[in-house]
Amino acid sequence: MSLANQSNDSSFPAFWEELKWRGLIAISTDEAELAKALNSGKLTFYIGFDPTAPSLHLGNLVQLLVMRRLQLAGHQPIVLIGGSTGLVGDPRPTAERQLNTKETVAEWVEKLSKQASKFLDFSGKNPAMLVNNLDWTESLSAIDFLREIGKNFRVGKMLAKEAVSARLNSEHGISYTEFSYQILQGYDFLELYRRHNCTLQLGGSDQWGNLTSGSDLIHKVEAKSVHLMATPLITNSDGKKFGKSEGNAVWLDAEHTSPYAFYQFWLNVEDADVIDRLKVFTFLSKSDIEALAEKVRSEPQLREAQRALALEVTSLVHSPEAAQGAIQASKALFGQAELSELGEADLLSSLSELPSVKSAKGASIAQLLVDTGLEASVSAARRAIKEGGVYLNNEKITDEGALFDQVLAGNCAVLRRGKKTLAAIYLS
RNA sequence: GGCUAGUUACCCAAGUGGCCAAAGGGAACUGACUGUAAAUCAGCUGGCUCAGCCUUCGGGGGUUCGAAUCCCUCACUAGCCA
Repeated sequence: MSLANQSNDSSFPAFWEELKWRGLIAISTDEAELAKALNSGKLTFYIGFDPTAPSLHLGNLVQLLVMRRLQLAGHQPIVLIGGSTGLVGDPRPTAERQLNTKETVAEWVEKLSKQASKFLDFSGKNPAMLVNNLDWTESLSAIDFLREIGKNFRVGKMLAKEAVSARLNSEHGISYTEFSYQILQGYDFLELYRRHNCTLQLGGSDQWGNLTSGSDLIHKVEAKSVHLMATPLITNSDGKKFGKSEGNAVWLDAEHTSPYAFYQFWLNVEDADVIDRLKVFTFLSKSDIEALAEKVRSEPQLREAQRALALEVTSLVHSPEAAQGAIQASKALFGQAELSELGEADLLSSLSELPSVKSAKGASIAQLLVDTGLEASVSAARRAIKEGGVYLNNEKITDEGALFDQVLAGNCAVLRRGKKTLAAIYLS
């Protein structure tokens, strides 16, 4: 799915209606005003991403796709990477963040910038822009910050923000550093308003307090009302947070979550959630999605909606080629075919999607489970074998001390933990 | 600055000198069933050269044959006082 092929659904009377239908608006400033602004003319808007990890994840993808939809509707996106806010830390409801070093944050800024840029068009009439808030905060002295910006913030209001009050009410408390975060984010919006006439900030609904911090500041300093819009936190039908696979975040970077694993993640979305996911994470039209919804009702076991979702999102985030690779690998590795009957070429291309390790015959299976990342420790690996959950080339391993002794065509082997966690071993 | 309470494994939380690698719950993982589902049931969850050994109960030091448990100290958190 290249940028050129993406479009909003023209069957909606107005762009705003599509956003609502896709469930992308959890909360916003005056809806009528915002709808009017989005349905007519061009406005400049931004979303901030803090470098808290070397890759963006699915939660960020929601934002990136909303950005892209707004761009397709003719608006101009600014991607803000939080080089300075990432140094301070957005207060989490649970506990204080561990500060990362400046070098690490700078490195992550680079990675996230590159990653986020893939989803937007940097050419044309309303090209995207990429900014780093370190550009306007780094040179700011503490005194200037307190005099020029801090003066506009009332502590009472800051304390009332949910992110802060939650922490004050917890036994962890909050540091002055994280308490100040909302001021920095508010200042970003003001700066972007001044530099680029940016009049809309988007974010996740958990960011609402930080979003309002910016609009309040602009209102105070510039006597101008700006817009805010927050996307809902995506949750599964069972109420759990969406975007975790085996307890780990699903990353957009292929190094952290392979295209195969990424595809599998989407393929495994529950029936109850799949239509909502299609609305949020794909550019499929309303009529296409409604047709898939009907399929979920009539023939849930075929999982056509899940297949469409997995194909679309994997193509979008990685590439159509990567998606096809993941589909092929899924077919080959999920039981339809006997592994031993697979041709060498099919087998090797399927395995290329999996985490892999080189090994010689005679290595212990338990150790290979660890080396491939299928298990966290040798103890855990032994446990998995004892529980009957480990397979080499689809044959159950029963002995905890079993050795690697059997390869398929192409001198490779398939190691499996449980039903669907796979890795490749290549004979060295 | 003072006083009081607290810091236990992924999370919550019990344990107050040996029976503690540490109850219970949640969550994850594995198995059966199934649609590579959901629900349900069962198992399982520090590490290792695994009938044994090693490291863990905020950090460091000490008492003791023996400490998650007692003492000192440092850090952090909460509440109260100044």
